[in-house]
Amino acid sequence: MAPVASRFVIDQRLLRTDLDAVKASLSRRQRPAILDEVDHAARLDARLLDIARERDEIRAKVNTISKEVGGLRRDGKVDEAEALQAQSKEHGGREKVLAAEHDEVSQALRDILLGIPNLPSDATPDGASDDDNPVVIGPINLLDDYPEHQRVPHWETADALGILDNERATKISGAMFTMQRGAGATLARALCQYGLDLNADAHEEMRVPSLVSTATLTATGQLPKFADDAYAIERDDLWASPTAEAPLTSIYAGETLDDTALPIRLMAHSSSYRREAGSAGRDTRGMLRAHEFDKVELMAYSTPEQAPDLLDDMVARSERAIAELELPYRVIEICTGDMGQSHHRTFDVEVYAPGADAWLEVSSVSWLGDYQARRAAIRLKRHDADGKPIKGTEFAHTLNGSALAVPRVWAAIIENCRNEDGSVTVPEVLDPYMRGITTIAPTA
RNA sequence: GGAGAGGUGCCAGAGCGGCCGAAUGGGAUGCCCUGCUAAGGCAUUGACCCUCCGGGGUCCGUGGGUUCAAAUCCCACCCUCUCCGCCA
Repeated sequence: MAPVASRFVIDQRLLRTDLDAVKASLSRRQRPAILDEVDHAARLDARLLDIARERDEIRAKVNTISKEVGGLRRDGKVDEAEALQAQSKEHGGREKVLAAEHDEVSQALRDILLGIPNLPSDATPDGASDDDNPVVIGPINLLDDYPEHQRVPHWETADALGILDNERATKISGAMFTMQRGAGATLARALCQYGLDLNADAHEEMRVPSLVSTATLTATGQLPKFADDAYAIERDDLWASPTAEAPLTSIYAGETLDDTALPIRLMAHSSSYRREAGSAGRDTRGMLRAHEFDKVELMAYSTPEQAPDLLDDMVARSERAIAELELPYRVIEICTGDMGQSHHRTFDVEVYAPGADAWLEVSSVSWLGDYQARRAAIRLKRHDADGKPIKGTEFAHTLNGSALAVPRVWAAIIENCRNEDGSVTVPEVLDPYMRGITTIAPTA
């Protein structure tokens, strides 16, 4: 199947029919520069329409004339045909100029539209930064006071237990790569299996490619704006996927989905690759931030009507993964000023790490509206009550979220489950995956 | 990586530079006929954009070119299949 060029971003028609509403909605993201871009886009869009109208008129003339020429030639009326041909050629010249202009303007418009973020949901709380993100669930399992033996950073504990060897990971690949060994590696793998098993009741397991095309990363919104955050393999025009969200969302790119088949719910365990440009030197110790990490991602394609319930369900699933590990956590909702470019509404699950004394983001669950579906050209075909297809299509909605991001949960377990003697008790729900290891103690 | 074949509508599959948005068959849907599930007849059956709602434009893998006119000719690229090579 040919790669699908992304053609749509936010609904271009809204720029014409309801520009003020678009600007009112986007102003809630509290970044004034966006509004200027919207205005610019609206101007270009209006110009584009004018050009297209004129170009189409000329094309209509050329089409008509060409048909006449064909008829005349068949009848052997060569002179008349040639006169018409000359006329058509003139039109052709003007058409070419207009077509070039159209291409130029539409490219410019596309470039701007690709950078304009999604409209926030009406339900998304207003706010300027992460300080304004309200806590909507919890804190749960949080102790009033943490004993000394839990106030140890996970990298110190892991080092003592011999389950983390970042020094050698650095030797192999460079700074900010991690390597778990022994029971640490087993624990990391166990978390993946646990995350998958927990959601297998509703989500189909996929094993997706780790290297993805430019079109794929553009569809989910990583490109063109955040190219510096991803690893590029230029020789082959591929990118190391920064999240399984990208390949999962492009599975149905360019396809039209029946509403009767929705929702489609998928999940994938994958490695994720991030350059962390701009974060060099931050969280360099332990497992909090790395260029490569594993996670289990949930993803859903839905109708607009199904999306809100699916969002709730996916947040509940992310929450449950942490709750059953008996880790302290809370769920926050992301406010308009802090929400990612593609997102319509977002919830984060955060786990408390007593050693680092910090809330760590371990999951982010988002409803994307039709933002990604437009970019990826994922259409929705509706059917009436009798099951007959309704003429025309619209765009599907997409949702995604991490069911379980390994490194930070791993770190939270090492810190929260540390015993006085320095060993770590593995949460019970991981028993089926730990090959009999219930406690991680020093091997020496 | 090398050699060959091919990419057309929901599927299969034809297509001479103009009468091709596209034959034909299948499928699906509707109606008719037939006293039952068989057979038959007729009709409908893609999407996108613009619209002064009359209509106009675009799409035959993708991008470019030639031409008054391109599914059809030329160039590049992508993808699929078969064989060989190489491998996990």
